[in-house]
Amino acid sequence: MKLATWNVNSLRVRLPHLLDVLARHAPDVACLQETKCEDATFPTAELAAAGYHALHHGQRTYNGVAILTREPAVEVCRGIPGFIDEQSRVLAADYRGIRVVSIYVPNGQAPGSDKFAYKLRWFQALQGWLRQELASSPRLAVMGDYNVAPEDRDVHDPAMWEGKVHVSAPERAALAGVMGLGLRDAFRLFDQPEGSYSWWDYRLNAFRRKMGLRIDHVLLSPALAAECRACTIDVEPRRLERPSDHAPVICELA
DNA sequence: ATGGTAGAAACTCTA
Repeated sequence: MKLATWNVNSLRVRLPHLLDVLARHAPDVACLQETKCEDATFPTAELAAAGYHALHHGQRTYNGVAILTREPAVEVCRGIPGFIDEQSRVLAADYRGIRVVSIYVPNGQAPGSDKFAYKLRWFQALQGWLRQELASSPRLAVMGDYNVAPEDRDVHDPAMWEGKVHVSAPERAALAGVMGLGLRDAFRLFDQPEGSYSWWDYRLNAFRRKMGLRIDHVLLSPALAAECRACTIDVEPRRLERPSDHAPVICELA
């Protein structure tokens, strides 16, 4: 079983890149973030032609999450139950005995801002919900754009980023709270190259200069972590013309 | 330069 997650930053624009990623990796499950489209304009037919069923929790202009699967998924849940949120950031479904969650954590803008407070509130709601999900679904994979770099080794220049959004102590504590439920960072189950990142700012030639952050994660429950065989970041799509600013994360289970 | 690029959409917001 192979899982993938990718913040595509507009599914319409990135569809050719996505089809290439699906063809090269052939994941059984692909979680997408920032589809930036409504259900009505979701490219259902193109993805079906590539061999994928799609679930979408979309909205106009911003946000939007999807789950692609080889066969239809069931027990679909849109949003965090009990948490009122106008922004489409969470989609969950059962597929082949795995509870799959595609998440797009709020960016947070800057510490001290209203958006930052929303990010921390959102994390609290996520943690409360995932505690319940773990209890009912021991085979749980929560994957997506967390907008938090867990450790300094996930940051190209920790001194420059200290206290900044994606790296600040409150955000790291919020992510640690989620991981404290027992979820493992699949990427860190294995030896990885130094300077492994999943996002590079479009500005200042950040990708070429290797100025990135690792903010996209596959978190696995203990049962799935025990079956995890590999987890890698595919930077190739970031090299293409008109790339997403994020790279896909690929995770292989036994 | 309180910067810079990209996407969606509308002439601004979000990231």
